[in-house]
Amino acid sequence: MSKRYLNLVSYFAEGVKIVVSDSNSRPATVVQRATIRDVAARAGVSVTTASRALNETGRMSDETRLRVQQVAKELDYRPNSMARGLVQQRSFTLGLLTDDTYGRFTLPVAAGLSSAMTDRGVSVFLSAGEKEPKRMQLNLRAMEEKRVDGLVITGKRIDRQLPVDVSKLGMPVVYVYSKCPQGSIGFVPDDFNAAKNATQHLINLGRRKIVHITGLSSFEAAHLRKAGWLEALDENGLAPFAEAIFGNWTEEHGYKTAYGLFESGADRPDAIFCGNDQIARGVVDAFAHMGIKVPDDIAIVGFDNWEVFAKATRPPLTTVDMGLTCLGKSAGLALLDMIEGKPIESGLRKLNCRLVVRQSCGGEASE
Amino acid sequence: MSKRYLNLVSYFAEGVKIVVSDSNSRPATVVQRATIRDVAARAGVSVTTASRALNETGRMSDETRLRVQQVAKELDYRPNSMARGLVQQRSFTLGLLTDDTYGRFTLPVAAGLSSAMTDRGVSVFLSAGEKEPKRMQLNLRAMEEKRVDGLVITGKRIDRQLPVDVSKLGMPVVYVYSKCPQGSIGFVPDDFNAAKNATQHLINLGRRKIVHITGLSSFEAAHLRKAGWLEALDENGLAPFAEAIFGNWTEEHGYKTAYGLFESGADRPDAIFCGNDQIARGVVDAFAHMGIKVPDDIAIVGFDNWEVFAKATRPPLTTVDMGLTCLGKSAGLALLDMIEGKPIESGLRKLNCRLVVRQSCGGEASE
DNA sequence: CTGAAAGCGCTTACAG
DNA sequence: CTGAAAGCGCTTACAG
Repeated sequence: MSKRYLNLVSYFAEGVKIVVSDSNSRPATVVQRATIRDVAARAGVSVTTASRALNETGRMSDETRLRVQQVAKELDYRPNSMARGLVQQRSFTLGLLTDDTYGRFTLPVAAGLSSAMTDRGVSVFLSAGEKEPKRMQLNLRAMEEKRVDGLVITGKRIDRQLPVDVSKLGMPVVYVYSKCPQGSIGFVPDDFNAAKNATQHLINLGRRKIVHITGLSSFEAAHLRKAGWLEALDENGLAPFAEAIFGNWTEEHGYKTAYGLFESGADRPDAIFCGNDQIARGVVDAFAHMGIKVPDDIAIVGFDNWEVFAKATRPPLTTVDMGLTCLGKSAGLALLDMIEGKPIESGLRKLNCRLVVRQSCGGEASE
Repeated sequence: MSKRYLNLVSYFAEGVKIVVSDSNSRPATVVQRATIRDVAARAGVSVTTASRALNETGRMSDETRLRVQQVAKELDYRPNSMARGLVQQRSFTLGLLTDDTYGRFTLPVAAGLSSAMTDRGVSVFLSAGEKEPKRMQLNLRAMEEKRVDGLVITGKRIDRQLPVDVSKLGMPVVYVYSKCPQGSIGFVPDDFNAAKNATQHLINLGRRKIVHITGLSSFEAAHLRKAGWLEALDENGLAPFAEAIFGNWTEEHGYKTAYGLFESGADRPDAIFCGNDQIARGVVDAFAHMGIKVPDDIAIVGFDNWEVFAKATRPPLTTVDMGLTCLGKSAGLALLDMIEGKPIESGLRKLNCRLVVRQSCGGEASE
């Protein structure tokens, strides 16, 4: 019972053939799809013509094209993209590599990428949850064998590379929210300007004594945000009320620091720009305990727009949205351009962030 | 300049050929990989033998096998899995479909799945971030064309189905953290027993007046957890201190409910089992404001082990870990069994959860 | 133990 | 406008 023969078995409703396998390593019941030969035969044309009709290429009478497409629909035809990929030397497939086991950054990026790629008919392989470099390399190899057309590499901070060797990969690579090697293409949020705008927002609301509480000084993002904060102050002729305060990216850091700031009876700030939403949450909680009113006594801005924090904080946080979804989408589109051989400049793209205004600064509140 | 000819162009260092394309829709510079023909030729064997040597099948002298494998390494050979897939009628590829835009549940599931599949040489396509059913269907279709061997469908609650028609898909499907249709295979956490164990934990610590504050009553999970709570009480001859309190799955619900519970000077509970970590966080915050000590005055258990909440709460939450990563892994392995035609029983699998003990209940604390 | 040949399901020069 | 044929890179009966 050859496969060729199986292909000729009578059709069921939607052109799907049910077949009993003779091999014991195969499913007992397998659904055999219609092939382009089936479509061509039933439409009374050659395979060549069927292919052209289905792909909207070549010239032919509308009648023929429509008939072929109609038959394809009747048979519930699905072109086999492995066959197509083999001849076109293109798999219409991308790989997404990440070391973010937590998902905080990866999922929005993945969603933006996946969604944009769907529109262009390309699918994306996910490699997540690998902690050891060897396993990550294994995954990369699997993607090579799958002949992905390109790779997007994403991480959990903009100043670290993934532990994979991508140098002699022979396929286009794009970096997102990850360190981007010289000569490559990368996408990151514009931390500097986001911080500057957030600070300017506070200044516009009349705040003058603006403190910056942020995360670990080993993170480049922390320094960029600090620089943006300083720049906004400077442009407005303001001196920093205090040095930027580095620490963990945690609620606890925000909480304790805010407490310390107000315990000393000294001069008090009227606003705090925080390096992330968790710190901001800690800060707000501290003030709640101390009976200090947000935003009346002090205004707070966060960073990340991690909604589960930003919205749960009382009052809800005004915070910077890094646009990770958009980052994923942009990276995918750039990758597609590279794959198609379009000329594209190397370097780091810093994409605009958006300040989401809620209630923690007073002024107008959008939510 | 035919492709065949390109294949014969001289080798670079690792057997990679750099080639200038003559077609304007192709990359200007493309890296051409070595094929099995190249390996066979260089090893002085037939393609058949090369294939068998590489796949560890057939009988041949160790010398031959090793020589072929050595050559493959020299040429940096990567088998083209599209070609292999075409002949084996198997893509070694899975699809992961989700409607969880938030990523709370999906990423752990995806990581567990992806990681387990890597070990078996299968890759997983991710479809995330689609809100409209039409777009999700589009994605599903793309996966059909990619000839995925199977599909895992995951969501954000166990009592809802995704808006896709999977009935006449003709490929194995497994459900994870999602409603599982009659006759299908599904994996969910064992909410009932997890809740029962969590409650038993409180009882073992000497608590007797245990309140249950949980999420929306429209969620099946809420009812299962409530039932587990009741069962544990019943087994210990305890009556519920109060009716289960449904509400939103939010901090605010926990906060307000906890406040209400203690404002009335009436009899007070000595423990609260919460339907998720956000509620628990709200509860703990309320007690902090009221000067009620956790765990001394009252013990708290959460649900989800969402670390960014559970660990940030003061004191850190004792909470149920649903084992989503394990769920993803188990689903993948089951799917592989189905794909390989192994007999497998339909129905819902309820996987064990794990109580993670921190400080919010007193007693021994592991972290 | 080893290899020539057919075939997986497509696309695409090439020829009519 | 249409089709026969070659070929993408593999695996696997089948035959020696």
